[in-house]
Amino acid sequence: MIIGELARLAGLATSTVRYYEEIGLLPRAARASGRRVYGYETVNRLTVIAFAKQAGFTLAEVRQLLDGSASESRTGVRWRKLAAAKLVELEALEAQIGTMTSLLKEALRCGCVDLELCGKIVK
Amino acid sequence: MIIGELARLAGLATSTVRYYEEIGLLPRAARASGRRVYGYETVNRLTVIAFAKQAGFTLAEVRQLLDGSASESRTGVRWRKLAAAKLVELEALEAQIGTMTSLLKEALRCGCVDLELCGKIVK
DNA sequence: GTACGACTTCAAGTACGCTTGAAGTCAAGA
DNA sequence: TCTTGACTTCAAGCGTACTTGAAGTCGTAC
Repeated sequence: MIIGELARLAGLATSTVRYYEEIGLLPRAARASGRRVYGYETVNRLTVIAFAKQAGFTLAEVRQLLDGSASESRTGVRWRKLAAAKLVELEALEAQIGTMTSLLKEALRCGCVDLELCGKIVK
Repeated sequence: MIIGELARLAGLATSTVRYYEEIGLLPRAARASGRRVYGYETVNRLTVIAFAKQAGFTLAEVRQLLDGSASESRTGVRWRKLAAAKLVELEALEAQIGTMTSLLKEALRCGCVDLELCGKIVK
């Protein structure tokens, strides 16, 4: 499989696939007359990457997640630790959004016309 | 008041205040022998900016919020519309975080060792 | 008068996740 | 053979919100 087909299967741009290789998210692909050649396992890897992105991991974190070097990676402890930490992050984010929402609602409840004169903000 | 004092009062770096002027968030300050001179109203403006940022507005949106040109700005309708729209955005964001959390929890519930072989992700 | 800190402008750098462009190579179809 | 489209590398650009650096000016204290 060449990059175009891989990208189609994964729903990505070819430039993205190259970028992932460049930042070490994908192992350097073998080349056949200069072109990258892939097996189906790379589709799986891209699926996992997409999943992790959706779950809120940055690409650098995804690299950690997929990194197979440590002993923990053989037991599945590694990614579980990272996932648990991300859950905590998400909780914090949720709380922050709650705060933003409260702030907005409070301002909306104020009858002021000009934000710069709003007693709930400027005090 | 000169930039250093304003920045101290607002809890910002002087570079940030200059940046805000550059992008039009603050009106261009008058200069006295080359230096920016401010009145206290600028502190209020920076307070509103900080509030809006906390509430999730981008700086470009804050500019909209503070923009006094339209007729709506005299009635307070303008910022209320923007705030209501932001509330909707925040709801969407919250939902997305809920999705991320579910994804993570589901993966954690799976007994798999290798994410690339996890049936809940790769399928 | 000189040292010092705070100020000035302008340009470039940072992080993140890509995309875009230039210039060139390769394989398949007409 | 020639065209076409997909590929290659390498470098630079985008958006957001700033920060940093260079090179120079200003005001105050000594």
